Amino acid sequence: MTGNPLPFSLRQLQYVRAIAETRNFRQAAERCAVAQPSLSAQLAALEAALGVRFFERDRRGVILTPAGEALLQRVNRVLTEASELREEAKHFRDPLAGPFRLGVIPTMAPYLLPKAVPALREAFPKLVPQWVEDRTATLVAQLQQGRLDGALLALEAELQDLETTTLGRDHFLLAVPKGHAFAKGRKPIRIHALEGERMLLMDDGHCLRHQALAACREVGMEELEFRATSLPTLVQMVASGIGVSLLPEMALAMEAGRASLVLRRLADPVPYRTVVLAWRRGSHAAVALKKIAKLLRNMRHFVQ
Amino acid sequence: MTGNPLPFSLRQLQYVRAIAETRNFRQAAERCAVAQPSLSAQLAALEAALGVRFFERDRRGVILTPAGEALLQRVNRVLTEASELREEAKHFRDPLAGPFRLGVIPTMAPYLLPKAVPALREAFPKLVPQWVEDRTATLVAQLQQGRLDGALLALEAELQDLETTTLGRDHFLLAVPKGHAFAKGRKPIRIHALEGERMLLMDDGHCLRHQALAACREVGMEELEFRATSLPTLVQMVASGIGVSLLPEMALAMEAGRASLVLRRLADPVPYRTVVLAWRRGSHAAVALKKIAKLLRNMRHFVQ
DNA sequence: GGCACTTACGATACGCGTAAGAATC
DNA sequence: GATTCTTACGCGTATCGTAAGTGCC
Repeated sequence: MTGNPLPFSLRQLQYVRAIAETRNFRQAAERCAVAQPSLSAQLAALEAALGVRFFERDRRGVILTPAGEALLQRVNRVLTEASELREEAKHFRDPLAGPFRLGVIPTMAPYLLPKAVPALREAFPKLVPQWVEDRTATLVAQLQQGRLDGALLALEAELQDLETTTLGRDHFLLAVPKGHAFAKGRKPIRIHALEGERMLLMDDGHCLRHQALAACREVGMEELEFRATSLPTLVQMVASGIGVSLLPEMALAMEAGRASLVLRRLADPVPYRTVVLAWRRGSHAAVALKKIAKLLRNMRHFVQ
Repeated sequence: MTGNPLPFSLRQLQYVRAIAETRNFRQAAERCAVAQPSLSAQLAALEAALGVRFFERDRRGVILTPAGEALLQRVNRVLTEASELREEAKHFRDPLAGPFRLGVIPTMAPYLLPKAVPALREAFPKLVPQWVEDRTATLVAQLQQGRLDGALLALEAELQDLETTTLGRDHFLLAVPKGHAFAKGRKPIRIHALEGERMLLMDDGHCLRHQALAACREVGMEELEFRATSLPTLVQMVASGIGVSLLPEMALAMEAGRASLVLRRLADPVPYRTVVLAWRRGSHAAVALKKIAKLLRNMRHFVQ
């Protein structure tokens, strides 16, 4: 607001508090670990600066003036706030402590978070992750603006000049409804075999959409009008027999249980997305994020 | 409490606030009226002291870290409290402003305060008098302890080494019930004429008791068992015909109206009490008290 | 080259401690 | 004389400003 320097120091306020509590300059000086004349001088300076006398000094001892009594309340409040500032700062010294804003794309969130959140809580109990689920472009923008500390993304997206560390590869599986031609058999299926299939894809803006399209770019397929905004919905559509789709492997554990859904492995070259943890170049959070990445890699949601 | 010096200064906190608000070191430095490198240095020192980075500095500009965002709240609270301390101190710079603890003895309070309180409010509107009514000895002790700034007393009491300024003399009148032998006539009555009268006095500890006794010390009188704890009560007793009493003149205006009471002047040497304003020697309040005394003298409650 | 922040460095000022002084008991 | 606060004075360091450096547009 004003920018004008305040006419007193925190040290001076500490002296006032010590004198008020001990009612004795010598003891107050001892408590503050300064020579008693230094304390006297600082009190004099403070009283001169404020134009107010805090104490009466006479033979009977040290007496608070009415002004001193009233201002002492304020002095204590300043010192209390300052002390709490110092204490709160301690909590932030540990990079793996305090609030930590993490983004995650919708095609990973439902599969990673159920395991990642408890794991993080156990490994870094002082960390308070605040998860934000949004599309890649939004997360990248928020990282750049400093509104996120890190984000779980798929590398194939445009990550501008973010720094990243790779968590692993997430292979794509073919998801078909029960009764579909591909629903029988165990051998990996070649991408080109999908020629002519009706493909279900994520909505625009979801990187998984582009990755799936890229994986099939040489295959002539029909894209259905429906575009899913969440992967579980997409899976549901496949199970309903509306079409087929590519599903990331990390979804397997959760989605494979559906009665009317069949998941088939794809033949080499198996398409995949690279899961990374990304952050703004030079972010203070880099240290913490690398440790978080290490933890997430050990969870083995995907191929290293 | 701790006495340990805080690892940062108010100035540094101001810099943080300025940077946070301007998001620009140069503008922040300008607002704080320092060279920009000085501000950089102080921020670096603060961040080192707290072990916490407040801002990310990069080409895109200045971004608050999560720690910085959280701690900024505290920073602002410290600065707000400090600023209010400075402002409140201003109110105490004027000796005739702020709370002012004033004692008054019970035999003056009901007669002086009804006029003195409004007069003080008008003359010194910023003064906030806090009146305490108690006996002389209690008030003197409280003055010595610094729990009172001044007190209205009668000089004839033992005022130890208090400083005083005289407000005036308060002559004693003779109060008798209607129908009493002295109730008729206009000439001043000689003290010795009271020989044999039944005298009503204040309770022990009230200086007026001792003053009345002193005035009559050569006169043989009967003291009644009843001892009043307030002057209006004493007057009421006199009016009831129980006995006679000496009444200070300042009570005249209020008490003379009673139908069954007659007040007679006393002959020379008229006994009196000296009304003073007293304060602890060397009290910061002396200046203000002298001005208050001047005001009270001008109210002409008593002979100068 | 211009802008923004950091680094380097010398000057000043502030807070400190020691020592002596003043007042009180 | 002991205790307590104030005054005097010299010292070290923190803070400041100027100027040069670095990185980015």
